[in-house]
Amino acid sequence: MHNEQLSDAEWKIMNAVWNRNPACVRDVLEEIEGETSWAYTTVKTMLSRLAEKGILEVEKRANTSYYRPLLSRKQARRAAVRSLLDRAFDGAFGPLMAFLVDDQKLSPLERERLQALVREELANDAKAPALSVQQERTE
Amino acid sequence: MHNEQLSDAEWKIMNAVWNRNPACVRDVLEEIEGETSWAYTTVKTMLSRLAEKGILEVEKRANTSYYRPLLSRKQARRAAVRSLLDRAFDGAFGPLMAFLVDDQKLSPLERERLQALVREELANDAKAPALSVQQERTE
DNA sequence: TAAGTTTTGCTACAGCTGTAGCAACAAGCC
DNA sequence: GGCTTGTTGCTACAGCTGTAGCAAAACTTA
Repeated sequence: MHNEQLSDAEWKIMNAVWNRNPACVRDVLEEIEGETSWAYTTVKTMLSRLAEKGILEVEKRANTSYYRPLLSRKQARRAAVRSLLDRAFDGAFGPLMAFLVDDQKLSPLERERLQALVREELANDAKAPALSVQQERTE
Repeated sequence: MHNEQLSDAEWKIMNAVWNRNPACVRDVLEEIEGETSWAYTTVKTMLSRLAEKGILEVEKRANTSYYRPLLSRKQARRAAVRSLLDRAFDGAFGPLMAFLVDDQKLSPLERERLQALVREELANDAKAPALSVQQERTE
């Protein structure tokens, strides 16, 4: 349904909207202040375009528009990961994992974290079947 | 040095060039045939632009240009992963791993593969120190 | 060496992206 | 009921992306 790939700037905006749900232009500006110094109108344009694309819905409360995600963070992440997989790793999961696991540029901390995480996951695994379906809101 | 983010089409081209190194337009066309049906000139334009950007170097042998990567597949992958991390996972490694490991949409096969892979990695780990530096060619 | 085949260099062009200005309108304050 | 301040809708515009055509140059082959 939502097959859109978010651009860099769109991710920034969407991250802000997911954090405050709903969000008006002012909210987004606050949320991303520090990371960027976009003009009010820039953010407004982005939000409108995202709404046009059907990624946000608009609700107007007394002259001010509030935007609400129609695409969950999880869905967006999934799409982004799939896209990375397809472009850069032959569409296969294994090579990505292999890359992540042995990329020398990961900090030792990251490696450790990964290992801990995976150890834990493997332990949990017996209890939590891989295929349970879970309903998902737009965060 | 090479901070370029490759676009979708650029990844297709680059994958072909990495596979045959060096590659001329004809080679790339062969390599990607099936995936796309780009015109000869389209591929030519892409290659030229990539060369302009300093991602490929050109060597001319009797009227035909051969392109050779100046950016390794590994470097490109690293950049792509970093970029995904930054856009979509707060720049942090943990959330990405967590996402990958428990995303319900992974096929059982992929989960299994991941688990096997990680098990193996963890086993190897004692022998292979995380910080060894390894020189890298442009594949 | 003329004709045919490839490759190149240049040009084009629509759509998307990042970035924002401006004028008009709404809402609250005094 | 104006003035001030925030918000909206429209417009703009340069640069990048995907896609390719075309003519000229280079190479091949008879």
